[in-house]
Amino acid sequence: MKTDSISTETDDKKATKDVRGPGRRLHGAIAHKLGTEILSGKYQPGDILSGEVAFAEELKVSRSAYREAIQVLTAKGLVASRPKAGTRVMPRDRWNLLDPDVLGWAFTGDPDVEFVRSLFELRAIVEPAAARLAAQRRDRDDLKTMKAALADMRRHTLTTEAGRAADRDFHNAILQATRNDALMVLSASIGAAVNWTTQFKQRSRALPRNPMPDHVLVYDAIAAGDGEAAAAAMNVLVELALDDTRSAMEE
Amino acid sequence: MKTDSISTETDDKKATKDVRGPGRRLHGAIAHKLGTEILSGKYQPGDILSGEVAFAEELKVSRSAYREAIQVLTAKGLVASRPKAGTRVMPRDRWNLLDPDVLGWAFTGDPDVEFVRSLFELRAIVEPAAARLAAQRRDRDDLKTMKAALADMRRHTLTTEAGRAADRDFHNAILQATRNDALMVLSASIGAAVNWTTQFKQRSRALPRNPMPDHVLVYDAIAAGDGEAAAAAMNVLVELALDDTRSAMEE
DNA sequence: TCTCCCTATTTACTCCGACATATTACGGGC
DNA sequence: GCCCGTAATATGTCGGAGTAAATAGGGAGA
Repeated sequence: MKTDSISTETDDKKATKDVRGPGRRLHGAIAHKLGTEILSGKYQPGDILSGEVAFAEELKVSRSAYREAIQVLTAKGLVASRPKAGTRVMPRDRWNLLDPDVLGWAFTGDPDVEFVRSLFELRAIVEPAAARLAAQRRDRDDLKTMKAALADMRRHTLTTEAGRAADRDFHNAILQATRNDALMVLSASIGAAVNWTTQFKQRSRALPRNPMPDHVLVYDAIAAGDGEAAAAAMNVLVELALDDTRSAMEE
Repeated sequence: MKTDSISTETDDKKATKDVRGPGRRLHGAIAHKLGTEILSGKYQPGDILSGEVAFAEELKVSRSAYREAIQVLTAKGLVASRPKAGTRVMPRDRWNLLDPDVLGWAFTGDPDVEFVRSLFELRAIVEPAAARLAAQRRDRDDLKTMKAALADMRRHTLTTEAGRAADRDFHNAILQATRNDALMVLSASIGAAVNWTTQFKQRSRALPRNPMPDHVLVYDAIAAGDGEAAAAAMNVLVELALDDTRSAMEE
């Protein structure tokens, strides 16, 4: 994707390079910038983002764009603004940490090890339970989807993007089989964040071992309808992933 | 933690016919209106919210207000808009169902029984695990907070608002003791939604039984550091709540 | 003189409407 | 059937009027 050049060449005096990083829209880019700055701790809870006009001028954007960015952050619980008191950063426990965007912002730059630990812990709670439910409720179609994903995983290894996509498909199929919407969206969010971490795991070193047999174990248990076995096998899987990520992060 | 409640109510004494029902700001009210309409199924995924200007005119608000409302909905994954193609409602699996606002919108009007079930199921997975972790990691202060909440619960019964607040405090203290941020925010979201349901449980009928002994069991197990017992006791608690809500919803 | 309350000012967000721009879907021309 | 021009529509920008709220100042009572 090419980041197209600046739109307004009428005014060349802005030496500041264009803010639009990963966001496609202008306010999206601003929200991304401010969001990462808040998540990284540059702005602490209770801090004040002084001045709509001042900030808009500093970023060389119009007040409207800045305002819409603030709306996005407000919607995610990161900030709140009141007529006279300016825009304050909310305390951490009001943040919407499971929001995919917030999760993404939390993982740009330095990933807070403590938070990563809590995420994996949550995953270790949820995913085995999901596997247990899936074993009880899966139908033939679910199994077929899982099997296909498994085949894809075997064909492309986990070092390729296609292989990781197949891994995601496998887990998604399990979630689908739980017939639980809340579980699905939660695991999807966590999974996306975890995938973010696996990216620099893969960047730092090749995958140490082949996780395929463990995946097959999960599938077999689900196919057999054995909830406890499925939960146990999935537990092994997430512990494995945790080990890998932990060793990758300790460098 | 003294949850200072920011003024959520606006005096509607002015007889202006504007849309702001439960809303704080104008765009907040619009987001609320559109959000509930999407959640209730009035707008199906794939539907198009035709025309920025047309919509703004129909609602008797300016384009800015409508635009900012759309930003909020976009931030929560409910809609996405592209030039020329209008603003489309996203498929359900892109929705941010754990967002507190979205959760609230889902419970205005008719609560989808299937979704409520999935929420309680998730709660039945997460809360016992949280109790287990709390039993392993709690310190003296955590126990003191739980004990105080328990005392408050005994003083005011669960039929009063103060009593329900004490119940929330008790659960929050447990979450706090897990030392897991992700777990905390997740359970907080779910708890808020569940509390919404308990409101019409309480509205439809008085609470059938006194849940205090079960709460004490959870506390004792956590105080003793027995993770398994804590998980089991908490499991009893959520099953009880599920039964109550189920019977209340079947009327 | 000190304290408290009430009022006024200032400040910053909120909302508005119009203008300019860019991107995309649609349809006509080859 | 493919390509390209046009029209439609969302996006970004701007400045101003309106409004709510925090702070400062003044007046009254002790």
